[in-house]
Amino acid sequence: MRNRNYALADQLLETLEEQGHRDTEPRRKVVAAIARKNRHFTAEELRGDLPGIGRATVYRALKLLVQAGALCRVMLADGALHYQLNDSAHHGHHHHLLCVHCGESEDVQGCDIEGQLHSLAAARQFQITGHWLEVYGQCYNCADNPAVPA
Amino acid sequence: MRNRNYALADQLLETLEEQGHRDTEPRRKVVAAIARKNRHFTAEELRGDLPGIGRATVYRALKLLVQAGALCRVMLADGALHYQLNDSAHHGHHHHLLCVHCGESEDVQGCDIEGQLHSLAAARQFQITGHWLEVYGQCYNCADNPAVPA
DNA sequence: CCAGCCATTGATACCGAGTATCATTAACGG
DNA sequence: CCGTTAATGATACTCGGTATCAATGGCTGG
Repeated sequence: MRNRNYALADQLLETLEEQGHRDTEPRRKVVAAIARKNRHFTAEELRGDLPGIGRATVYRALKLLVQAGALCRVMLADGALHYQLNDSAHHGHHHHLLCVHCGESEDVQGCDIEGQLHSLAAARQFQITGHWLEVYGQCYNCADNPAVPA
Repeated sequence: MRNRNYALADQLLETLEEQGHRDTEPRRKVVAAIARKNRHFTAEELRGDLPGIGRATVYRALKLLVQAGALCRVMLADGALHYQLNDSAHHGHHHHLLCVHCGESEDVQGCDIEGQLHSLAAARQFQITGHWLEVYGQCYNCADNPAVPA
């Protein structure tokens, strides 16, 4: 577990270095804190894990990681924006199945709704360049135990 | 035009009254300002149209109208959250084709992606209760004139 | 029609998320 | 090892929205 997290943190740092960003102490701490997260999180939550690190630094790191594709933004059902580590396999376009109950999220890879959207758009002569989709519901755990609060 | 807007404002007010909310002077002004909008708008834009009306009042009215289904929230490609009048015909579930160029939006009624999502979710024993979808691209106007700035 | 209840208002302060600025620090390449 | 330049962190600001609370004013029942 610890090893995996270290490896993940190093990987994140490496990703940043590949983009020409420097390897700095604060940055190491930020990616380490992110690597420790096993769920989506808010910027402020992360900041809470990093006393002594400047607010701007945390936000800057988040931005860089999102740009690099290592993190993605997740919109919860209540409109809150969270961040989530992208599986190395999921760096590309994907969506989330978000459990509104426990907050767990699952990635959905095979997104073939573009085709469907295109036929819709064609009638309106609208050229689709992208889309944003979040799916809400209950994961199989919470569907079994609907009484357990998040 | 003027008549239509007045009618629309009255309709919005009526919607609120149906939900048990009072018919107040500030509220009238807010719905009148909304009725005058022919595009999606931000809360602050709307507030700009309503000097003398308290900030909280504007936000409260927006919230009530969204709850009542008369307004919907639209997420632009840059992440900005806007509000948009729901056509009386579109009060239900629908999505938007958003032109990233001119900002125009078109409603999409026939959303049959649920079926597709369900088959995806079934494999994961995930029970879908809802989803959020925005589609970005260029409207037929802007596709013709890609050089014209928004 | 008036009193009173209670929703609503608006001022203010606060929050979360994020950006701008800028002097200081430190990474890293030559 | 030195200079360039990126990065830091403090601070202040923005934007969107909520909490609080005293004052106001719609509405209803008597």
